[in-house]
Amino acid sequence: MHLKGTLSMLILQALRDGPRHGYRIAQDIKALSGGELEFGEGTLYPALHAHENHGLVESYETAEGGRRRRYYRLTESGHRALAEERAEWRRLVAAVDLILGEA
Amino acid sequence: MHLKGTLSMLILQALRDGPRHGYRIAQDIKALSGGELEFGEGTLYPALHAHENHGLVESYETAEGGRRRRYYRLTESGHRALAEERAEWRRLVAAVDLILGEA
DNA sequence: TTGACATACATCGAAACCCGAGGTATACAT
DNA sequence: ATGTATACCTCGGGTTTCGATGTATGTCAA
Repeated sequence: MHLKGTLSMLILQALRDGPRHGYRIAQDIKALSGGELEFGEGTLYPALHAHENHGLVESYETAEGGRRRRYYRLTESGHRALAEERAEWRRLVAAVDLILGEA
Repeated sequence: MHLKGTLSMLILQALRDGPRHGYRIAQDIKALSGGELEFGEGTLYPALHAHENHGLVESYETAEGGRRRRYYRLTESGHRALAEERAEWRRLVAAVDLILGEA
């Protein structure tokens, strides 16, 4: 697995259609990518907490069936950051394709 | 600049059409990408030396007009590594596009 | 001829990013 | 009772990248 710095963007994107808890975010990304994009919890949670520290996501705790879950939700700032990261990603891919001769 | 782990592949690709010296590799990548892919020498040389340590490139020194230059050349192993990294990059882009809904 | 700028090599420390291992706890099925 | 999946988290370390710094030569204009 080489996420190549896309993890931050992937997490924001996963939250675009509504709040999710951490474990679920990782599951969704894995499923949507056909198993290609997979990462452990030692990767997930620190990234999520960093997003929260930067004000890109907010979280709240629930107890569903006695099991604690922390849900994350995109902030306005997070929506903007996602748009920027997507644009930057597109620019990178286009530039790399030029080098690889696949433009 | 966010090379997102593509630097290794970009360097190998730049050497595909024949030996180049370090400074020239960086220039070529910058020019070919329309200025998008740019990185400093503190990024370039360590990456080049790592490739050499891993046997992906070989180097030899020349003196052109009294100025010393170290040329790098792809090894067989380097050609294989490039093919693998290109394939992996394509898989990553495809997977990320699935997540972003741009497939 | 002096100074600025590009070329060309390199190392160092720090920051950022990512991973694997480990720890805790609950729910559910066997 | 044991295992498996869910769900949270931290910690240490490895890799990647960046910025600053150092050295030296070639070229061109003031």
